[in-house]
Amino acid sequence: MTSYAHRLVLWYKAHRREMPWRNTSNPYEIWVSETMLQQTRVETVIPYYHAFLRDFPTVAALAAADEQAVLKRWQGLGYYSRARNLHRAAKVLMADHGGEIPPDVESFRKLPGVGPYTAGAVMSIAFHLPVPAVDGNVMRVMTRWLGIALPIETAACRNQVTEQTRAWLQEADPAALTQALMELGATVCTPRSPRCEACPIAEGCFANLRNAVERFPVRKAKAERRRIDIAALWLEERGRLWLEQRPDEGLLAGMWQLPAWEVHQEGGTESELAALVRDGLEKWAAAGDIPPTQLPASFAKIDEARHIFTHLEWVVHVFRPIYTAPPAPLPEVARRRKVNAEELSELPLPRIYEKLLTRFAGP
DNA sequence: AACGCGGGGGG
DNA sequence: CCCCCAGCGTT
Repeated sequence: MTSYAHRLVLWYKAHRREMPWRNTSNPYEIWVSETMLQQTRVETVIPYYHAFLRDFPTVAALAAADEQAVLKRWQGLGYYSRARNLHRAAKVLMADHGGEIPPDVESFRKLPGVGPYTAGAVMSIAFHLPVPAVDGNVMRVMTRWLGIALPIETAACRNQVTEQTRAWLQEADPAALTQALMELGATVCTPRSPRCEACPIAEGCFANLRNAVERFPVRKAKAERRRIDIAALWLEERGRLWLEQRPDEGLLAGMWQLPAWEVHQEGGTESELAALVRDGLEKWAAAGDIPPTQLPASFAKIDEARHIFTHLEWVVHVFRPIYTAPPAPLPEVARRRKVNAEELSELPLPRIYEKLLTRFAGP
């Protein structure tokens, strides 16, 4: 009888969707696609994939690029450490591997940003090596097929799925089988309303045989999200807008935004937020020896935007100073600059500020 | 093991 | 509103 692995591959060859990275055997291009596809939907990735390879067509080109240019190409895609790690990894490949991706899991896995999934995906798809690539799709397919009741977050669950995948990889072309499992998860074995009647391996599926498909995978309870109010300053100086660069570590590292201050305790009334902006501007101006008496006495709230992250929610309140006399120019110091619309277009911005700033650069 | 890290589509 | 997506690194 035909093995499950073989059935999956036959099904894949008949039902696979066209994707740009499925028309190449170039390991670099496959690696870029797999990195972009981490926690990101296929449709979202496609335009970024083309633009990125146009600007950075080889490992050498990426390694030679400026990090801000790489980040700019990633703008809007999220999880920006992926871009920074990809860039760093390209430099390592130039230094240690002649600019080539090594066809060897242990070596490739050492690169920054290359975890178990990406290593398995590139090794199996680009080099046809039997290395499991277990992503969210494979976890869902396999927990259903095996009937794993362990929470999907646990190492024990992941290990079971990985070993089952490893076994199937011995029976078929790893490049086809890896993509078959993910394609099945994306188009048939979906989180909700799976189409089991179209599944090539439904015959052996624990969950399907018991009509319990939607009870898998099992999940632990999630933590709740906290809200953070942020006061941001809209400060123009002779047609240029003041921006600041975020720290090199942490959330949205290295990206640019309006000067902003987080509300630390409970609160967030308009007057409290305005006070935060005033204190912030005062400290900023002190770097240029501008006395508080020359700063605006009050601020007007001109805009507001929300953004949801996995673990928190930002509410950004934008304030513009109300001047009664022409202001003293602020000093240019490190990580702060004033930009015109053209300069702004070159800087990487978090989504929420990109939205807020369309009123400066034009829609 | 838990958490931080973006952003968007779809039920 | 919720979940979840071709995950990784740090603690």
